[in-house]
Amino acid sequence: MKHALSVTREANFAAWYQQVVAEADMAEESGVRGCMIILPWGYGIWERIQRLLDDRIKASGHDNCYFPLFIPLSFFEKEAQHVEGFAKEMAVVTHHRLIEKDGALIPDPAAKLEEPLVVRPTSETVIGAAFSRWIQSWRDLPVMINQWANIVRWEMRTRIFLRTTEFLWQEGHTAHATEEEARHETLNILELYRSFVEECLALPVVAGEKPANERFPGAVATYSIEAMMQDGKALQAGTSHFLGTNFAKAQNIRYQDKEGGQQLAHTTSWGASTRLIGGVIMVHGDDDGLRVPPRIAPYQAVIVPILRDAPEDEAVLDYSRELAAALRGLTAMGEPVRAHVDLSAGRAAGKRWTWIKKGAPLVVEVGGRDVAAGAVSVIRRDRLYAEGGKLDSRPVTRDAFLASCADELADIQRALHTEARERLDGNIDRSLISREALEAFFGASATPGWAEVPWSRPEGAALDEVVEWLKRHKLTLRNVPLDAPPPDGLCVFTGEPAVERVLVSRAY
RNA sequence: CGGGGAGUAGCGCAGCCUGGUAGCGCAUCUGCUUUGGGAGCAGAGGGUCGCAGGUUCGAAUCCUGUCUCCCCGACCA
Repeated sequence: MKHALSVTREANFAAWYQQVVAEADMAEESGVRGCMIILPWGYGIWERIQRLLDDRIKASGHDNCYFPLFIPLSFFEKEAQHVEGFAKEMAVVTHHRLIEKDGALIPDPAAKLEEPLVVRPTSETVIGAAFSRWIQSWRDLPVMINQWANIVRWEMRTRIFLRTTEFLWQEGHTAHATEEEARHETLNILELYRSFVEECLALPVVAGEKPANERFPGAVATYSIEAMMQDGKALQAGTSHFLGTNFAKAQNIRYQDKEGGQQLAHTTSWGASTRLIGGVIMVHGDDDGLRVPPRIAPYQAVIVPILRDAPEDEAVLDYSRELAAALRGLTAMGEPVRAHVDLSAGRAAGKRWTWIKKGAPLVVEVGGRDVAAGAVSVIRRDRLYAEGGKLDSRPVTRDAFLASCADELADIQRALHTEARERLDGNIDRSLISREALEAFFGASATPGWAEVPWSRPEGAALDEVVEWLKRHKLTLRNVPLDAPPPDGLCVFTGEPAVERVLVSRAY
């Protein structure tokens, strides 16, 4: 069977990923280290993610706002662990003017900033400073806000969508009167992320708490959702942090309670980024390119008119436009169907493969024969090939297609999720009981999947030793699944009685 | 940030070792023939060889520096 891409997942997963990004017109390099140009198809997917996630964030009681891109350097000095975590990767603005010298532009020494400004690597500090002013009384709580923003982290090694110097995300920040309420918020958001990526991105994930070594700098507890890529590696797809009173202490976020006493607020923060797009590619992509889940597809049905430079072309175009209008009048998964007629120059066969590689859920071909017969030819992206390896372009009457389209889109959404869910469930081994068994498991194949093992929740030096050992084997602790069965026996790493179970895997 | 590889037309590459007027395929443009599984033929256009220095009569080619990308580490959403 001939596929649209020249590299298969099996042959070279990393090269395949990059080819999908390029061939599906998702993004391209910009010439600036680690920074990408997100192209219309990739950005359209991000806009769908934004809209669906934003609706849920708002529905759960949060309001959007916007904080500055620049954060005074001194803001980071207030929380020791936080600055330690981010110091190595911060972009810093030190001047506000350039002058010409020897034909080159250089920062004007006379225009040096009094205090350097950091390009935000995350906004806890600047939002905390605002919280400190906003929050005076128990009546001011809770504060629950979110912002959509760009972030800069000067990572050593970048990978398009997965780890870029600049990325787009939403970051939620809340402050609460009690620890209990803040912990509830942290877990509510974790569940919001879990249901969002499962329902909208069709990404099955495991939600759980991060071990201490993987905590966000300054957090008391960090939770994540972890998705399994087709090469068996884990991708952290969203995080939710309970910050306790760490940031409240550092930034003086206090309120007067009903009894007149001064109390520290309990804060949370949580984020999900354009990395999700990388996850969609690596979970749903195949050897013909991307497969976009219908709920986040910029176009769900793309109509490709088959034109022959003949007078009857006009009838094909009219038929196509009318079909698109009819599709837009339908409702699929609670929203109007997003239909598009590809009127670009080019041959039908080329357009067909363009949309297959981009992963449009339905590609609808309309030619003169279809117009005459009142029919269309439908390609479902999740089932490209029929028995025998032929492209499955299914002729169906126009009316039957309109009648089934909404259900079909929902079915594609479901099918992609089911396929990914089966892969995740089928590739978590829960039987390993020793370090040797772990070594054997992860050494056995190129795509071993994950292991869920008994865990005694070591801390300090004992945890460091485990992390060191894992690092030598290119392994990481992902999270302690919230819904894992109770542990039995001894911790695989420490030999002490297990108190919970932890996921171990290779990771992005 | 360390080790390795790479940067030549929109894309993919050859040329470099051994310095002497820039090549190939795809794509693009024009024409004709085609047209429901990525069309064929003919012709044409398009590149200060990543950037900056240096060596030389002469540099894509040799030397130095630098930027960007890919792979492997260390770092991380």
